Amino acid sequence: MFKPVKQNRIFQDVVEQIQDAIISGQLAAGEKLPPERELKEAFSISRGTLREALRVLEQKRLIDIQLGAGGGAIVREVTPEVIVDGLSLLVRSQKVPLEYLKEFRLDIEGNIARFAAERASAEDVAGLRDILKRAKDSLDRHEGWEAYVQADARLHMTLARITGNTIYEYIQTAIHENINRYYAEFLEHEESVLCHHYKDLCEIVDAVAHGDGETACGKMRLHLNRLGQ
Amino acid sequence: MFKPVKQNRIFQDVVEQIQDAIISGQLAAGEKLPPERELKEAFSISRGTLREALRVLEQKRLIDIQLGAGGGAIVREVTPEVIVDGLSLLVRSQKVPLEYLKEFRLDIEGNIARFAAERASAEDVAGLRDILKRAKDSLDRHEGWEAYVQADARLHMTLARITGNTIYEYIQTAIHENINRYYAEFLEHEESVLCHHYKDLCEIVDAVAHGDGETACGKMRLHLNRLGQ
DNA sequence: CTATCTTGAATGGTCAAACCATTTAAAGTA
DNA sequence: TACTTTAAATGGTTTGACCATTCAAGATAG
Repeated sequence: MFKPVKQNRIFQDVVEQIQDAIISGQLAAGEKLPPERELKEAFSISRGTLREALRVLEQKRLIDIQLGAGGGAIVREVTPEVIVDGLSLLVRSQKVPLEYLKEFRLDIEGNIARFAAERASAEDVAGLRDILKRAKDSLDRHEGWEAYVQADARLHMTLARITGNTIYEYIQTAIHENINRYYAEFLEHEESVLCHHYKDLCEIVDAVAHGDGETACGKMRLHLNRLGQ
Repeated sequence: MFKPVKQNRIFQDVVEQIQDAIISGQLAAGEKLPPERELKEAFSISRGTLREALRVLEQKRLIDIQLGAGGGAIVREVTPEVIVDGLSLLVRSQKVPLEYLKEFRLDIEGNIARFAAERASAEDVAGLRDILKRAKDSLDRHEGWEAYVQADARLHMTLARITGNTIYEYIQTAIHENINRYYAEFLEHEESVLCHHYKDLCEIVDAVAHGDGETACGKMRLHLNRLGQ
């Protein structure tokens, strides 16, 4: 029911004060905190303790530290990026079985495809087609799989952006960055496989172009499932 | 293409060394790091710098610090919890519009319901029914909405656990903890509303009991949509 | 007067040594 | 044996100093 209370640590209190100020908007993004030697006076603490607090805030991506004269702690924009770190850690430490990750990805990317289909503008579709064209070029010219994989990644990310929901965008980034560590070693890079892969992408984009969310979702899930051996 | 390189900061290097040791398994969960005064010698750095590194590792939930003799930094189990912080931050700072969060939740919980239906054992279903019973009791006895809301939360979390996929479990925790800040103020607590709400839950559990993933998913999405007015 | 160079001040990064607060375990005592 | 006392271990904090980087004002050269 209750969580054990950690003993009072001064730097923790400082972290909370500054964090609350940022979250509540009292400290706006871009604003600069006073230099350490002033802040330590304001809080009536030592510089070392203040710096421990700043390290935590920096790790939380709430502030950036700039060096030199006129430098100091600058309040960052709170972006959905903050969830990337955690997921990366989980995957890198292999505490999340590949199966879980694949399952989760299937869910996320399926819905991304659905929403993208429902919301894509004409320009969005044109952008997707452009990416497809580049992927096909790299296939036709036998430029190797690296160029193709890069185009593939761009397509997935673009779909996420089209949804307009940044949560999807950044969670997908985290998944992509990490799941590839598993796949990179096992993926077949034969041209026939890539061609099949490319056809999948074309079908997905077609569904998006037609605004057919259900089909886009289904095709995406099929596509991802095929990758998983 | 490339990210700007931060100037070398010693504590950053220490963080990476220890983190890599943990992720790679060289440092197992539960293991204790040497005391600060020894570690600082091992790294050939000052204690203050070492402590800044420890603060970062602690914030990342990679280590716990214990006070007193025999205390020190203890390697934590890397759990999916690490993603909770980021999401909480996003929501609390209102950088993620409620619409995005609701959309994301619909996706996540829908699939949770589906997987739960496909994977629930007899005991799991019995547990769900038990929670339902308690929810109904609190309704019948007019114990107020607080007891009911608690049972509701337990049901959702139990479904997530039944999926067996911890990513769902913890992401849902993060969403739940935060989305309720929005809802708590607006939710109708009239009995008629709660009764309707309860019937939804029953239908979902029924679908789970029948192993009907598609229905469970649909009912859950309908249920959540109804909440979001 | 302008452009470049020099210099010094501001500021974060690091180090060192000391003391405090908490916890554990050993030693002492009833 | 059981309780109390004490000392050591260890994280938490303070102070003061010095280094490294950056920026801007002033000096210098053209």
